[in-house]
Amino acid sequence: MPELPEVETLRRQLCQAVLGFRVVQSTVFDPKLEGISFRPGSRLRNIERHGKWLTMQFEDGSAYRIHLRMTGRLFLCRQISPPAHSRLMIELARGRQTVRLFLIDPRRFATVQMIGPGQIPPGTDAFPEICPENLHEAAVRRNVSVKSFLLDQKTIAGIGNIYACEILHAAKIDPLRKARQLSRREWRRVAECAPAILETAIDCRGTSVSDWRDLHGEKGEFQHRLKVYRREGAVCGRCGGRIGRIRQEGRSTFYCPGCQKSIK
DNA sequence: TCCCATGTTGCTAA
DNA sequence: GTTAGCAACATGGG
Repeated sequence: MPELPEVETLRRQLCQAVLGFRVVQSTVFDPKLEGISFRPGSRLRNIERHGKWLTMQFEDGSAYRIHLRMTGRLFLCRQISPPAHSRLMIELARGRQTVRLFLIDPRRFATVQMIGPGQIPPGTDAFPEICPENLHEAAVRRNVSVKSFLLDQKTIAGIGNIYACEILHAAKIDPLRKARQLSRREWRRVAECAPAILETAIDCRGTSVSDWRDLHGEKGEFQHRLKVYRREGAVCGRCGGRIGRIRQEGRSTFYCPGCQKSIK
């Protein structure tokens, strides 16, 4: 479940910890990642994020794009022995300091690819701001629910199931509404609520509802601030109604039928 | 034991 | 072109 706030947390922590470090060696444990190798001696120049994608750029021009999908994690430590479900290890050093970056991923959906310069995935990043006019314009041609629309990375990149539910609740929008039916005013509410929620979640180092951990193995804190996600049956803090749960396109949606209605 | 659900995305087929 | 459904995989719960 790493979504934008979780990936941004990793980006910031990696910048803090290993920018300027050089690759000592790398080891692939999972045959699915066969062929991925990091050139020894290359220096980590920059780490960027676009949506849920993380890109590590080295001074020799090489760049690697990582997507954690469902259960992927990055774990930075000194230990040599790979933790359970390790798929890749990069040993990095600066001076006498040596650290190891593990890609851990029980379900093995995460992807790592070498990319050339300027290859940016589609979609406008949802952080730090969203243009409401762009949302409205992109939505008018879409016959999908607003929930599905927010999850579609080709329009707005970075929002997953947890934050889509939270954003729609904050913006008081019924997740069942069609994206094309939202007014400009409603899109403005989405464009205001989304970056605020994402920023708070980043400050909390993400949402640890199940197995999310940050770069150093610590839980995030945003799970304590969720208003609807996984709160089925609880009382809505805004209207006193009951949080409900429905299925949309095969995925759970949590929302408050009391205050997420079609009324503008 | 079996069946179902779980955060994501990309491919296939309607 | 758009959209629904499923596969990729492992784990935990009923």
